[in-house]
Amino acid sequence: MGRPPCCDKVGVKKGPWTPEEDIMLVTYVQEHGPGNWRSVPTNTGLRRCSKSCRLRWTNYLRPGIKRGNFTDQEEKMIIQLQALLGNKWAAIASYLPERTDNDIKNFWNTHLKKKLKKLQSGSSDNSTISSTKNGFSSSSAISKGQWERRLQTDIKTAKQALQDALTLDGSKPSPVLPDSCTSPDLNPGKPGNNNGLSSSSCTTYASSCENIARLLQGWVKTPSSSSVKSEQSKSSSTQHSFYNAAATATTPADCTSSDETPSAESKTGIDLTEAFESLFGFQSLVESSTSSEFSPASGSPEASIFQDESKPDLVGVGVQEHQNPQQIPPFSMLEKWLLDEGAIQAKLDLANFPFEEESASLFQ
DNA sequence: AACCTAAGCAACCGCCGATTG
DNA sequence: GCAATCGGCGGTTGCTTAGGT
Repeated sequence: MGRPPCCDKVGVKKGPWTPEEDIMLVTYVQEHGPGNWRSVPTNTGLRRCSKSCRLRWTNYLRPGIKRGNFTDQEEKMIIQLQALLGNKWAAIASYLPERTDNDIKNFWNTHLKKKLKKLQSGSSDNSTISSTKNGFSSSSAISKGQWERRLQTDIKTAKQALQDALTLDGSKPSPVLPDSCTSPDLNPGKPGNNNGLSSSSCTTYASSCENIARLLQGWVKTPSSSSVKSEQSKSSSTQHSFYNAAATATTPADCTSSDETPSAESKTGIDLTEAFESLFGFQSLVESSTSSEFSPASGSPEASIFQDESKPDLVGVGVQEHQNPQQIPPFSMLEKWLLDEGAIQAKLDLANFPFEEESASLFQ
């Protein structure tokens, strides 16, 4: 026989999450770490499916998530990557550490698709986004070639590095991980890897409370509407309010708690972040959330944890598992190049050139 | 002010590969 | 080895809000 069911489908709550549920979930994850989702509903008392819990954590509560408007750079990166990878949102999201695949998918479906359509139907000449697989020309073989060659080289290097790393590692789950704030769960999808996970003393999840605080910020902000609505409607307005609040931040720096906390305080009269800080006993909140640049590999251990947690793979390009912090992820070479701010302009230039679908074959 | 429509987002659904008993 | 479940992913739906008439 197989494993027992994670949760009975009867009595499972659906619909928008309430702040109370969020708090329960964050508290649980803070104590036990992400993963082993099937035990979450039973251990927390949440009447949610394990899948729902995972999704909620991954898409909203996980620290380091940036919400709101996509920057031009992000937009172009998405366009590039979508042209290369297709609708592999998880893979694309791995290059945008602060964005979730769901967010990127929504953004693509609601904004970029339309934008591309418009541009294609309008002027297909000098558009900066004419590089999708739907609208390429053959005028820029050089740049495309450069792009492909570079990708190929990076992928080869990454694969080699991965092999080396695995050889050195002895293909054993790393028991030598630093005790705190070093990814305890590099493979979150595998419950077995979470065994022995002891992150309760780690402040890794600290910025979860920041996320919750932001959620509550919107929630507190809209008491009048919520008071007359059902719980679900209330929660829904919460999420939208939260989004609207966060949408004002268009750069990573804008998403830092140092920027948002005062805002929350000024609007609600309550320092919610502080409240959560005391609630969970979190520390170093500001530091934990200000490292939200495009540099997951070089960021804080926390950043790497949460990147690994939800963006574990890049279509087999060579994401490592069980590495220690000194062993830079092999695929970060490719990633670094893609995310290297110094090269952003060059990449944006590349975005102006068409790609052919064959590029996608590089990843297969 | 009321109604209608479109846009945007959060969450769910279903499938697939991996894992476990 | 088999069957059942888990976790992850992409597609889709449904609800809320904003904008227009």
